[in-house]
Amino acid sequence: MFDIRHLRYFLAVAEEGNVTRAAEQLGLQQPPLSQQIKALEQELDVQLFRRKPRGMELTDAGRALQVDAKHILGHMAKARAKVERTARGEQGNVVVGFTSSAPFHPFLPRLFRLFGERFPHVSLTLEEHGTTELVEGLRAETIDAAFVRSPVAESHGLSVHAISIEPMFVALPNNHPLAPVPGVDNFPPLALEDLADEPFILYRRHTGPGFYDLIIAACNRAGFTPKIAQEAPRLISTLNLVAAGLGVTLAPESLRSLQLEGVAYRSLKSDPGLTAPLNLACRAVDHSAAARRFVEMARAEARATKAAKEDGGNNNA
Amino acid sequence: MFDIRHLRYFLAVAEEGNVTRAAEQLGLQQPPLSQQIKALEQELDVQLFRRKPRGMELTDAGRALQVDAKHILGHMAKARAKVERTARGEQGNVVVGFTSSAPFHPFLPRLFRLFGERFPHVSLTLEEHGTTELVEGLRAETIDAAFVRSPVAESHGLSVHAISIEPMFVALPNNHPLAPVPGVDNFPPLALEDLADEPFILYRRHTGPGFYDLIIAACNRAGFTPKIAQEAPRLISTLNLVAAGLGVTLAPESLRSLQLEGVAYRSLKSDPGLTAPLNLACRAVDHSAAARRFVEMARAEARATKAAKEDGGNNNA
DNA sequence: TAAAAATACTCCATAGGTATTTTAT
DNA sequence: ATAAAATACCTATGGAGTATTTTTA
Repeated sequence: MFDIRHLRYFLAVAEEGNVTRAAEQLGLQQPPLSQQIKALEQELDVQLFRRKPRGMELTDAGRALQVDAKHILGHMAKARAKVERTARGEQGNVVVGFTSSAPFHPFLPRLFRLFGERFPHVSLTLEEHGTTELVEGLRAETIDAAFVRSPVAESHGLSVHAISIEPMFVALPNNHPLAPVPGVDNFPPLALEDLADEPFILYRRHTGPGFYDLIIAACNRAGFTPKIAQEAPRLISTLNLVAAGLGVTLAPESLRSLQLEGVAYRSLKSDPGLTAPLNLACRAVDHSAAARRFVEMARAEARATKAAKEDGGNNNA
Repeated sequence: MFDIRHLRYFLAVAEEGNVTRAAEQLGLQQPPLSQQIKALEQELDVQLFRRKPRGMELTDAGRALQVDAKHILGHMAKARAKVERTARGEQGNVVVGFTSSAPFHPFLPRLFRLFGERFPHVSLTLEEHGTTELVEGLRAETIDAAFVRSPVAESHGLSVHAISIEPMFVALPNNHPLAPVPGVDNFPPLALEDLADEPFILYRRHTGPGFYDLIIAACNRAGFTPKIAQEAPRLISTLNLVAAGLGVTLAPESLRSLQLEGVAYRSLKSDPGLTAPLNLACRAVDHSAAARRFVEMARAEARATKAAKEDGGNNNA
């Protein structure tokens, strides 16, 4: 009843112009092939071939079908290949979410480039959101993987992979007494308690509590409760507010690459509790194969980066 | 083995999200449908659905297939419709040949317009050639139907249909003694013997002997052998040569609509042997359905035209 | 006469039906 | 407990094989 087999048989006969040879080519006998051709003609109620004593000749209707038959068979093959690629995670789309600060970390652009090279049939959709929305998006399956700063709880079907851990630095207004003097190097790292009396500008807690709480906790350990001058909706915005002289803030190392007018940077005395993690969160189950590929590659690349860094350290030592 | 039935079943389940309802919709029972879906998944070696306690949910691979499956099924339906239209002569291409003088006959543009309206899926390919090439083209099946002037022999598998019979007129150089004086009406028809001493310009015999021989024969009947000044490769060219003052010629009525600079027209005394037929030739067998439609319509339209003319004559009388 | 397609029949693989069990909430 | 899918088994349609006849240049 007009299925793919009919089209395959029809095409073979059309191209050979001869049922016997076509049957041979298809690996069957002449009579069943003749029958199938006849059945197809009856099904369509159309004469597809003119029977000549030395073979079969396409009618106009047959020629019309020949074109479409080729396309349809080609389309079937393509569809099949696409399904198989999709199942292997080599085709599809991955929605990658991230918080505002993540894309400044060199890991992200590198990973996006590598992934695009390795999986050219997979498109990446990039979306910036607050951590809270990212987690909701993961749950709602509108996002496949999300780069977040705070250590998202692994509960509720999410799994979290550590990508990188960065030290933090202090951002001060240019004209602040603690700011390094331009041209003079070698300012020693600040201790957190030096900032006890400064107004703090922090990333808004409800957009992503992890980062906020991390800083508060560190300050508490240093013996003071920071005075919150302002909360900002994006991590970069905190730097803008610093530039405006409204206070000081702490930010992950990779944001130092932003050379903002009016902002001075100083390192912090290292504190193992005060570091900015970069994590990749995803659903523990239910992810598409392409998303799985993405997370796999991210983890592998994170491991490779870490190994290279440690190796580099060893070589220097 | 990945045929159309699989795709139809797959789509039904994908859209219903439920094997039982999909089976109902397809007019079969649930178990065989479950089996076919499973067989498809095994054939492709891909998981297409996630089995949930309240139905089936597409995987990413399934979603990828869904898109293609729709296209393929649509393409199948279209192919089927196209084949059927082609067989009915409602789709395809008809190569229509004609000699240089034919398109000046109002029948041709009218027929082309009507045919285009009635058979919008049939394209017409128009080709101008000499009668000899047209007949060769019909034989070689590079042309499906040809408008010719001369009465082509019906032999050799060609059939010929009379479309119209036109009177002939005389074309003279402007300054010729027999030319009608501008502004003065009512010049009587010329007799052919009045042209006995004039140099004749004729359509080249080897391009289409019928027309040439027709004129020679008429002259002979009128008691003279025409002096051939020149032969021209197209019927219009003969008028151009008349304009250049090289001689006189005879042409079918419909060419009078060309108002050529330097050419004067006079009617001829009616001579039943000296008329310009317009014929449509085609292969007696082996024509495509679309070509058959074209010839049918041409004949019907010719009959209608003739009837209208005779009817008009009766009304006037 | 000969090459190719059509016909007649036989067989079996498999699509589809019925009855039942398994699964996951 | 329930809705839905999976499994087991049976039936029969029709695709494919073998042997033979028909067709037409």
